[in-house]
Amino acid sequence: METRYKKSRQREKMLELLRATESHPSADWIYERLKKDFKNLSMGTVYRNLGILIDQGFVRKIDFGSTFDRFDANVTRHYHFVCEKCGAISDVEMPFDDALNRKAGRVGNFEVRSHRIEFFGVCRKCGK
Amino acid sequence: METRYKKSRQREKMLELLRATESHPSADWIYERLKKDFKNLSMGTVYRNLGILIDQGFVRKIDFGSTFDRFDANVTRHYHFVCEKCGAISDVEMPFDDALNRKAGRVGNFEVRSHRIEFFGVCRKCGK
DNA sequence: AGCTATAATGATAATCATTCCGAGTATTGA
DNA sequence: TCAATACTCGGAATGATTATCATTATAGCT
Ligand SMILES: [Mn+2]
Ligand SMILES: [Mn+2]
Ligand SMILES: [Zn+2]
Ligand SMILES: [Zn+2]
Repeated sequence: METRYKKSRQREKMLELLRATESHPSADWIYERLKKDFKNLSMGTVYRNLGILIDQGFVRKIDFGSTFDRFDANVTRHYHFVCEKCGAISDVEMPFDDALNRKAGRVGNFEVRSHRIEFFGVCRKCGK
Repeated sequence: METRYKKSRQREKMLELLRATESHPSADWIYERLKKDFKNLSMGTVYRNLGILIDQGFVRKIDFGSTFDRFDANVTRHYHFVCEKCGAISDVEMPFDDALNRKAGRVGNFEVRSHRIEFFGVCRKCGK
């Protein structure tokens, strides 16, 4: 019952775009860029392929800090910083704390498998 | 130019509901409960008052782990656990790490003002 | 208690991101 | 070359949230 993916030029270009940026772009950003290569591109194609790339483990979805989702081709475990003024998201070069899951699990009625940390504040550009 | 709020029975009851639960409810949950007391209640009223309660510092918005927002009348700084199976959100009884903001700020081009941690896994109930 | 100013309400329309659908197209493997 | 089926575009549908507006409730006066 498992789905076998066929390759698509749209999806290949999408991954290429995502890997070339640090900006954690939105679906709309990707759509606008990709439209330069595929003038009849559809939004549905962008979302469908984002879903596939996530399923393949090449991309992660970022669903905080905004009203719309953003996407990240850096699939190593890392934390994020969100600028409260301009909305920019950047990676935080800080060691990932593996021990944290155990610490949280010890105090609660649940089995912790992963965690996420988001820092909020003002980026260099907005801080002037 | 500042807005002065008048009290409303709907908003008072909403805060009461939110303070009486640990479940981090959605706007819809609040709407259904509140409708028992106000049979002509409108969804707009729920959202408007949630906004006001947030503005007043009595409520926090939780915008991760789901397609819809959830709300928390526990405004002390604390971390959350999200069950990946049933979507339940619970507080994590773990000391808040004040030093973390500084640690993150040291490595990046930004001024960190706050942070958030979400743990993901399986809750006791879903874990069987 | 009346009067005035204005915040809050409920009904409904609008918005926005995302998902779904269906008829035609591209990719794959034999 | 051919059949199977994943992928495409375009548009419609969905779902959460926000905006609008005529009416109502609240608060501070006199
Ligand atoms: Mn990242
Ligand atoms: Mn909480
Ligand atoms: Zn900024
Ligand atoms: Zn659960």
